Amino acid sequence: MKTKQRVTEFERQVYDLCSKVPKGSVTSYKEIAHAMHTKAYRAVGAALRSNPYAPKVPCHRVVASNGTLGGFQGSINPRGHSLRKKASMLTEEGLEINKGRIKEFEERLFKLQ
DNA sequence: CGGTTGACCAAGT
DNA sequence: GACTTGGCCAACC
Repeated sequence: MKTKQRVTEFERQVYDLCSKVPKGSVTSYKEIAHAMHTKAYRAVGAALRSNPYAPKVPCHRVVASNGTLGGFQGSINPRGHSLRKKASMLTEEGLEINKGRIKEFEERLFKLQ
């Protein structure tokens, strides 16, 4: 398991923005990148991938920009794996998931900045 | 400093 | 709807 020992400023911004997403809303990798005035969507994902602030940062509220769940806990497997858990948590928070896809995604999307 | 990788994205086939 | 391609950018080796 890849544990982060030192985080960069870039990653810190990512974690900070994630923690600002309220329960019942979600944000996307793209939105986070956009909020930081960069196009490094992938770097955002990479940052969450090693998420050293596990409980502190609700990384399950970050999904792909097309409304699908993206990845979770090291995997990006679309069919029942860790993604299932991510979906469950989001459901618990009041969101509606339909076949791995957020229902009314754009309305539930928390707009940063 | 160059090349590879990645929880991405959009457009094309 | 599934798969491929090109592009983006930071972290890592």
